Amino acid sequence: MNYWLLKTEPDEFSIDDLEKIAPRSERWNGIRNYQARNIIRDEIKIDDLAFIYHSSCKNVGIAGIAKVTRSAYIDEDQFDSNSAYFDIKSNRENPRWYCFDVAFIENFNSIITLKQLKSDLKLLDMVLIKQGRLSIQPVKKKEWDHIITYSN
DNA sequence: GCCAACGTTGGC
DNA sequence: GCCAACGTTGGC
Repeated sequence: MNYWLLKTEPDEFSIDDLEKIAPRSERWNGIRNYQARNIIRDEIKIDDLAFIYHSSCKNVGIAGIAKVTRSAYIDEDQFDSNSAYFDIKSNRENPRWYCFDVAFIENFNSIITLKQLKSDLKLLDMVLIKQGRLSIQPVKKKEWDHIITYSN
C-alpha cells in the first residue's frame, strides 16, 4: 500500500466537504500536470491512503485523511468544452488526463500546519518541503507514520 | 497582491 | 533540442 498527499484549495473543496458526503466518494479530477498525471495513472491504487492538504488559504496544512476507492479512469472534463478543465489537444483515442476517487477517513481536530511540517527535522526530505509545487505527491511510510502522531 | 519556483509553449 | 517568454502554483 502507498501513501499520498493531495492538495486542494478548501474554498473549492475541503476535508469538511469530503466528510459531508461520506461514505460516498469524491472524484479527484482536474489534475493538469504531467508529473501528477503519471502518479495517478501508474501508481495510485485502491485502498491507498492520502493526506488531504489545504493550500492557498488562511490555515495551510494537512487537514485529514482519505482513502482511494477507485484507481485511475479517464477524466471526462478534458473533452467538455464548457468545463474549466477542457483540453483541446486531448482526444478519446489517446486521453491525456485521468482522475480517481477518494472517500473520507478522518478529519483532524486541528490542521497540521505547513509551518510545523517545515520545522520538523524528520521531514526534511518530504516532497512537500523539497519541491512544493506538485498537487499529488508520494509520502513515504516513515513520513506518514510520523505525521499522524501530530493528530493525536 | 507579490513573487519565487517551477511548468509549458513555440520560434528558431 | 535550446531557450526566451509566458503562465501557474502557492506561500507569505
